[in-house]
Amino acid sequence: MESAIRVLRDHGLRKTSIRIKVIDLLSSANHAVSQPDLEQQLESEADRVTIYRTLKSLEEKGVVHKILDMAGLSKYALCKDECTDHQHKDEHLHFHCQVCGNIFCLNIPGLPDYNLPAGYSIKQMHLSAEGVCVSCSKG
Amino acid sequence: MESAIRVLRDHGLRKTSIRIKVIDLLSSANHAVSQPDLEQQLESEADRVTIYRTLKSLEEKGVVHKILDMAGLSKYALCKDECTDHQHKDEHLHFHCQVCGNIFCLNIPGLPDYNLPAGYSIKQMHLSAEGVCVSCSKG
DNA sequence: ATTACAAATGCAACTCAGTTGCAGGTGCAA
DNA sequence: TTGCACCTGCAACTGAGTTGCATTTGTAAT
Ligand SMILES: [Zn+2]
Ligand SMILES: [Zn+2]
Ligand SMILES: [Zn+2]
Ligand SMILES: [Zn+2]
Repeated sequence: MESAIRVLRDHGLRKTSIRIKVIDLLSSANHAVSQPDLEQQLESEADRVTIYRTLKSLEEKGVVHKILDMAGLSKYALCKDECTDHQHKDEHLHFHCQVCGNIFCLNIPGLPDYNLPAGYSIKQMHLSAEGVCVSCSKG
Repeated sequence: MESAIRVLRDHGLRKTSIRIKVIDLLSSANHAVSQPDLEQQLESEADRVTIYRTLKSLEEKGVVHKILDMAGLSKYALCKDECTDHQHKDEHLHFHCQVCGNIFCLNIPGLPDYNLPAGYSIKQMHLSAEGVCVSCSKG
């Protein structure tokens, strides 16, 4: 994939073979992916610590965003909108499948405003859902 | 607090000194509490493993509900509505303070319906928010 | 092409939340 | 009071994520 190289250049990241492999794996998955997932798929092509640091760099530069699954495990998905350095603008819903455990990024119309008790100031809202995904419904 | 004993009886849990202490600590906090928090507050009054198992029992019987903080750490808060065995019905917003790190359970009017891509069936929705809490706004 | 430096990688060792197995202790109902 | 299921404490373990340091590699300037 040429696009991985373009993504790295556009976000001011050096082009390394591991970063390209990670971005390719993330873009070929239709769901969020964890470090252990990547470590297994990359077998002996990359050190486990390097994968952690790669994901951190990609997140900081706005290439991927982190989602916690129901067990607290960090999973990562490519940002669709053009996010930049520490300015993630991914306003979408994260769907957690109770069967396969996968997390899917789904588009939503837009979040409603909520009136909170005085004194609480909201910087960001997060909407998520639990249920059964398309693949698991068919099975 | 007598209420802790009543809570245990009402949810079919045996009355033990550690469970009473944990429930009292949770009810005196105005935010969600983690196992490490409890372990520190209980000092040498309870083994760390017992605290984990206590929280698990309380969650299973609908006394408390678990919330993950932004780092993936499990925190627990008392259920306000009357939840029962494995039937949590806490529909409220979890507010994560970016300053103190505390999580607050806040009431909300009710979640809107969302139209998702065909095939995804929703069992439960979760709404959360990040921002600055009351105490941290004043400071 | 060569050089030079910052940034990326690999390895080892570590931290810390959460789990499991088992022996001994406790709540509770009969 | 007795019995048994359930709870507790201890020890050992798992697995995600981090840190420090020496080595390698990407890139921009010469
Ligand atoms: Zn699924
Ligand atoms: Zn997403
Ligand atoms: Zn705060
Ligand atoms: Zn809550």
